Amino acid sequence: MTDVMEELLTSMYDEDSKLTEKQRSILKSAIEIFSEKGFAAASTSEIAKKAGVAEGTIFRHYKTKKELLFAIVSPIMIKTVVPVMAKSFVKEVFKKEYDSYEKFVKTLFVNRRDFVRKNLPLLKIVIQEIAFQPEFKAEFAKVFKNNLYDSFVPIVEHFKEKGDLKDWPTDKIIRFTISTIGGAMITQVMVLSHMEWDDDVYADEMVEFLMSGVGRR
Amino acid sequence: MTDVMEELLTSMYDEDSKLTEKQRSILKSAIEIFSEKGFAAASTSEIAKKAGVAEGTIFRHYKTKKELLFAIVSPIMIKTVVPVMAKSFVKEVFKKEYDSYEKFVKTLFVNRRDFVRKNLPLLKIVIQEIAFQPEFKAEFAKVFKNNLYDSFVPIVEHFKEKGDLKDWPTDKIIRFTISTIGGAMITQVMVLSHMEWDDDVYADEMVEFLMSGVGRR
DNA sequence: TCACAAAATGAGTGATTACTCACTTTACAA
DNA sequence: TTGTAAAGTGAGTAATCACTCATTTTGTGA
Repeated sequence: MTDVMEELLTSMYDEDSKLTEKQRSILKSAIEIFSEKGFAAASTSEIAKKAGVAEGTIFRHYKTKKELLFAIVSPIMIKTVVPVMAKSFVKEVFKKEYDSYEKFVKTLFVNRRDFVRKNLPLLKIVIQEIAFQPEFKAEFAKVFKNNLYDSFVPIVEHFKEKGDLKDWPTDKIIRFTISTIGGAMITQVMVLSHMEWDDDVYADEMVEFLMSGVGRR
Repeated sequence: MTDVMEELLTSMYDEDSKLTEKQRSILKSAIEIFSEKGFAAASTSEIAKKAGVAEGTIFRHYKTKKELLFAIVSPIMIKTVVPVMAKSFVKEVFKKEYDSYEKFVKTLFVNRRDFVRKNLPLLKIVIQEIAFQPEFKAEFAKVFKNNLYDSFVPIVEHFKEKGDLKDWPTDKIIRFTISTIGGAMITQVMVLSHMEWDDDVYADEMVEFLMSGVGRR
């Protein structure tokens, strides 16, 4: 059980009155099977069997199989993007005068990399279904814009004024930053997961590379 | 009909005696439907209907639905990676003394970006199924290593000796190069496809960013 | 302890699935 | 023209699909 999965299940607990053990079990099994076989290839009977409930129980709580998918996916996208850029973290960046763009990027990278590692099954479902469910693609674009991109803007501008960054258009700097972080994340989590690798050295190399591109000398 | 699709159909024509019109039609329809709905959600009856053939005709040529998928996907991965790094292009790089790593990267980027744009449906099938078909993942890793990564090594070392590149480990330079090209490609093809964008300026910005990271002054 | 609503059940539903096969049509060499 | 192998057909099949519903079990407040 990943930490977001736990969060997901408890947050549902808060919102929709209480979740029974069987309901939690259904969500947990659905996440595993959707992740392993994909949404379309997963059958409700298999989910019910794995969850130890009758198939009818699933449809008591979710009118359709698709509704079950939505119940799982919807909360995830926000939880993937929001936490790091949220109040506490961003405020940190501005408060401490000695903070640098380097430190911001490294913290962001390390934090999200660990998150991705812990929640691969959930993220796999989201990424897969974004390709086929137009609603997901739209929601993803919205979350990305409102919670990631827009949070980036004041930070980049802060460090531009401070003289840490080149006098490039803000969106250009954000593009290269996100792209470099993303590339490093994919490389480290997906491609090189089997290799022995010094996580910290890798993160530092990435930041160094990025800064020589967007940083000021 | 994309160019690779055409290639795919004609190459099959060469290899397995001749393909009839109906057989070509089956492959074409299968590519479209697999790409739109995903392999698992695509039904053979729908493919047959779209192709204008009886469902039995599909199973005369492909024992199973999965075999149809393999017939489509297998040739694509190589065709995506090999052509650019192939003999003619790589030799070009070494022949001309005035060539630079910048020019190599830009040519590679522009060439593959246009390829990706033209063949999005085919690539979508491959990317989706790599997540669920272990054979595809293994084949992809092999093609990537043998045809992309290994071709990169002598090129990077050539420009390192020439003094164009930093004296970093070759694999580190390759990692940043592929990651930067990949990030730019995803950004331009997927994310910003709807925006007005000067392709050439975008490519130059990417190369400039990359070179300030891996280049020597 | 009782009443009652919510939760859970599992046999049953029609639709759809991948795939088969006996049969017909087509292409082409002799 | 004819023989024949390959190509194509479409009705048929068993299995599985998502989903329903009458019934039973469970949790809880009075």
